[in-house]
Amino acid sequence: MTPGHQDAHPPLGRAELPIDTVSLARYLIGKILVRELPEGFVRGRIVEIEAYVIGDAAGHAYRGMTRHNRSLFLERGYAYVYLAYGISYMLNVSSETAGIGAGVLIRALEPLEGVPIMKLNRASARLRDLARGPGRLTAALRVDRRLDGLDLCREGPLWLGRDDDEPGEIGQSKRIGIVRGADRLLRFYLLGNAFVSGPRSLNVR
DNA sequence: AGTGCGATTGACT
DNA sequence: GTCAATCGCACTA
Repeated sequence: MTPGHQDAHPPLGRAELPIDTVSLARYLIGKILVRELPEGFVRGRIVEIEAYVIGDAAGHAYRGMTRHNRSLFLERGYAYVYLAYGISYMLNVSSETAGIGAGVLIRALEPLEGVPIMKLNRASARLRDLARGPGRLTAALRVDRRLDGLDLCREGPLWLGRDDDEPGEIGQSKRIGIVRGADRLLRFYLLGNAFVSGPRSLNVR
């Protein structure tokens, strides 16, 4: 909680990020998402991620690059933020080499630091629900389109932080809330973690 | 210029 | 379990 505490979770180096989308999704489970706000730092452990792979009909890059989705075509480790249903912002990480459109969607965090700030950002919420869901976590961390295109591999308003602890066993399931490509097992989550979203039936081995 | 529709959430029966 | 809110974008014309 002291200033500088975020140095316990320095940014992941781009070189250590797997270049393949599915590998990156698995790699980011257990890593730390760090947000710097005027009031202080907010940190959470990534406990759930979905992969939107090359040529994926469910992915926003499927129909080619536009002004809206161009961040997906950056080399791995950049933020792609968009508004879903006119209500919730979704935070993705670009996941392939430059020019190839693919990404991973961060779907849930286990709050580690800055819980009071997160509660203020989300009108009334129990700890378990603060960042359990892709739209909830962006609200809790005050992430919106202004952060689109941000390099998440360096310190700044938002970055991916290192954590050397073993994350635990990773479960795999279908992705949530999509129609095309719905049968593919491209959702990854920490087994048994209470901060994972989705129905219980999806979260068992 | 108009239309349809989501990688969701929170409120409610 | 159901359902409305809300809006930027892709697509059609």
